[in-house]
Amino acid sequence: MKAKAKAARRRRPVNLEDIHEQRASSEEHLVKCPSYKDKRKGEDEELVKISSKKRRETANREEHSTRRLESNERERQRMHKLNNAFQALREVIPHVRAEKKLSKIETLTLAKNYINTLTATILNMSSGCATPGQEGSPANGGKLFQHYQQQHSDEDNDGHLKKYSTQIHSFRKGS
DNA sequence: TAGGCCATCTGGTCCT
DNA sequence: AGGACCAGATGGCCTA
Repeated sequence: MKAKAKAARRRRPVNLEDIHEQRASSEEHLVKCPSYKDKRKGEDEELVKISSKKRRETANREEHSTRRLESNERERQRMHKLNNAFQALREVIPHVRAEKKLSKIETLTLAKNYINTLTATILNMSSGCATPGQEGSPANGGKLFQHYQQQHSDEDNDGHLKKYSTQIHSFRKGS
């Protein structure tokens, strides 16, 4: 199924424009239907009788509702930004299933292990190739390596690569 | 049909 | 005070 069609079927968010549209169409209806307008006139006279407290409550409700809609809109934008970031992450992680989108949890898990794999590779290279006095010398590489070892004392370097490739394949299997 | 994934709404809390 | 962030609830879509 096309993503666009799928997205169109999702719940349509309610926003301020919808509310304004509803209110506008309601006013339009009053203009188009005079008899209904007369009826409303009677109701309006009744409304004058209600206490100022009730009117304030109504105003507060409307204000609250407006603020809620504004917050909802901001929350949607925030989630869209988050999803864009997920998409950007998906695009830089090498994985097997190009035809099916990685889920969020898969993306995070693969990313974590991909980073571990790259880190381990860099550390291997820097400790094996650098010569004393050069940038990235064993002195620097050694500190990096110690720091890395402290954080990953329970796993070896090959372990990361195995874990990463196993996960790629298990995700493919799971699909 | 159940379970997974996702988008949205909502109220609470934190931060500026 | 108002916006950002978070987590729980809800409901829609998809797949096995």
